[in-house]
Amino acid sequence: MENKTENNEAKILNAAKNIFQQKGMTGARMQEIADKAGINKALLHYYYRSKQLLFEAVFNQAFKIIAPKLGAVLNSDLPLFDKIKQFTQGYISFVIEHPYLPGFIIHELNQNPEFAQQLTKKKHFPNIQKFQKQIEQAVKMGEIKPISPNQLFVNIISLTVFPFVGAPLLKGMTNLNDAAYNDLLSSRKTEVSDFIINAIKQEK
Amino acid sequence: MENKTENNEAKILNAAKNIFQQKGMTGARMQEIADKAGINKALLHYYYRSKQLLFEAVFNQAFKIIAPKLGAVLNSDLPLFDKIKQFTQGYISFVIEHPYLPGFIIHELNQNPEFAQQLTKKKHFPNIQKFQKQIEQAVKMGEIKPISPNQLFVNIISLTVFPFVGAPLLKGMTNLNDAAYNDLLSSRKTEVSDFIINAIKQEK
DNA sequence: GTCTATAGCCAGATAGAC
DNA sequence: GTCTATCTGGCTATAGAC
Repeated sequence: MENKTENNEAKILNAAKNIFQQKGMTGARMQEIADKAGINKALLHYYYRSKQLLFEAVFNQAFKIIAPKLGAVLNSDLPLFDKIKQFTQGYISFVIEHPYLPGFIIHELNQNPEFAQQLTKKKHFPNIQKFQKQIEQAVKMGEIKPISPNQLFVNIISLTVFPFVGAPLLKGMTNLNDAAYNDLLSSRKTEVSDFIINAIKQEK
Repeated sequence: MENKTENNEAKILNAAKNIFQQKGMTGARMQEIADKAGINKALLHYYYRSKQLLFEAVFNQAFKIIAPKLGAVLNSDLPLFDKIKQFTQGYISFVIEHPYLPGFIIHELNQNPEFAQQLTKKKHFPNIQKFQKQIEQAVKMGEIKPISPNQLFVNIISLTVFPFVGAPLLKGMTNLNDAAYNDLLSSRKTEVSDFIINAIKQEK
């Protein structure tokens, strides 16, 4: 029966993840989550006490999945260009599997900016100092064109994440259907790093 | 008294714009909009009938403001590099004045994908065919490195828009305070186009 | 642990006086 | 046109049986 309990907790968290990520905290309904989990509302409250707490469980889990993935590559010992390649490829592949994740996190952080502050202090929050130093060094060595580490970092994240967050808009403007847009996203696994490296590499 | 009426309609729309853009359709409260407009709830319904209709008025107005701005530059007769410069500079300047606008539109489009479909057909929806042709041409002429027009377009929009949409996250990761982050955004008026042009220009 | 039934609240919408 | 008061429905949360 403990197995059953764990099953329910997992089923709820999974259903909640789906609904919250698609509709956001304010748009989600406990009834809908219960339906998706195949149980009733009372049980939701039995396991997670309140909508707010269930939401936080989902959000923290989402952040715990996505944040270390950011940090790991950036803090590795790879040369700069390899690091950029590995990061963009890995991240785009990952988000193709979890397309709602970035939009969800961004939207909820925009709703509760003070919530964002707290995250910064968590242990799994990505630290990019090493990456910033590496960029500075590469500029000094004349390996890449002069650029502020923060600007380059923002560019990398923007090129990687935005095509998912802004998918409906971009789909409309490029006039691509779903399949064609997914192809475009998939191509970006290599195209994004090519684009970035072309932008910064020092011509000989 | 007609003046008074128009004043109220405008005051409501303005208050609604603020609340909806910050909290989204599902997070917004009619009471809060009424308070911000300095009137009572009943009057909201008198002028706009329902929350849904008020929301649509706000959304359509937002889209009508932002969409032609996208299209105008892209359909001009400027040379490619000038066009990219003017577009990024103009857009970043504009969004600095309306920082919630892109996130609002993107989030609501993600909620109602069928809503996105309809937008495509509206007359003020930005048409990028001319821009796509121009990119193809520049590739053929050897003016820029080979790149798919859609990929380049997505890159331009990503670099321009995402730093606003993902501000809380990026602020946290770069460890910048509000003022410093705003400086970073402001610098992007010129930095983004430099970055893009470096990425695509053909080395001689 | 799991359910049904319901309490209690809150938000959108309307009635009706002025 | 503008207000106060109120209806109505829906949603979170809990009580209580099993």
